[in-house]
Amino acid sequence: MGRQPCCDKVGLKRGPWTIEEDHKLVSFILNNGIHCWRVVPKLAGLLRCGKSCRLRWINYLRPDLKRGGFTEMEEDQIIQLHARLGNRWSKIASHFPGRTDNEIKNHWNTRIKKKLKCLGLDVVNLKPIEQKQQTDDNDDDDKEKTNQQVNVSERIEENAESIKSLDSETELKREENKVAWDDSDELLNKFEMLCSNLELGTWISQDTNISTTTNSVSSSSMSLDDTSHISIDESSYFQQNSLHQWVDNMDSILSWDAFNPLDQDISFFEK
DNA sequence: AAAATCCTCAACCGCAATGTT
DNA sequence: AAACATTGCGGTTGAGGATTT
Repeated sequence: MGRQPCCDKVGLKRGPWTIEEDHKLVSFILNNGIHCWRVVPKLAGLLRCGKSCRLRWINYLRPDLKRGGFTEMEEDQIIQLHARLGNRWSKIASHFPGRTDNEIKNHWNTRIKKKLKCLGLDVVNLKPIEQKQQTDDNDDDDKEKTNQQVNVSERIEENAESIKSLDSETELKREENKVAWDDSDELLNKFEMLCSNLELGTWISQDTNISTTTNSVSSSSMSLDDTSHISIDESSYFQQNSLHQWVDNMDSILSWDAFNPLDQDISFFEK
């Protein structure tokens, strides 16, 4: 026989996440790491399915997310990578630490596609789309557009070479820095480092029961088979005693944006 | 000021790949 | 080897904010 289904979806909450749900999920992951998404909502006290928790964490709560608009260079890279890889958003996203596939996909569909269309460039081969005969009145506009097409095409071509060389470099780095998501000790060590960099160690330690000196992590040995050993008391302890404090403090103390300057220090989050 | 329309992006869905029993 | 669970991916949707009429 196989395993139990991921969720029965009965009585589960859907739609936008509340701040409290976010806090519950973040605190649970800080406490326990990520081992099995199926059990996360149950143990974190969330009426969500594991899939929803995973998505929320990956696309919104991960502290290494780079928020804000895409730079022109990033856009050019996306265009170039899309020309090579097609709609393989996760592959494309792997070239942009801190960006999610969802974010890139959204950006492509809402902005880049439109931008290329405006410039009269084909989104697949990046060549100018054949246009019907124009009237003399539009000559100036056409010239301007052609110039822009050439500029964009050239810029993208230039980026293409650097992207190719980065590809092999990135692969190497990824192998070197690879951290298994289920290695919660490692994950939490990195989190601590991150927090200490931000001088937030105090509240993280209080709220997550992570010892900054002993590296003891309450449930680092958690696995599917020994979930019964996970101290539910700890998460409820957190919910009862610390969450309120966190809810009160978090938004004023910590904006996730504050993590952005630490991009280079948190490459360990890369998939 | 109100209504209509457009735009963005978080979240959901279903499927495929992979892992486990 | 087969059956099933879990995870990850890409397509799509829709709520809500922004802009235009």
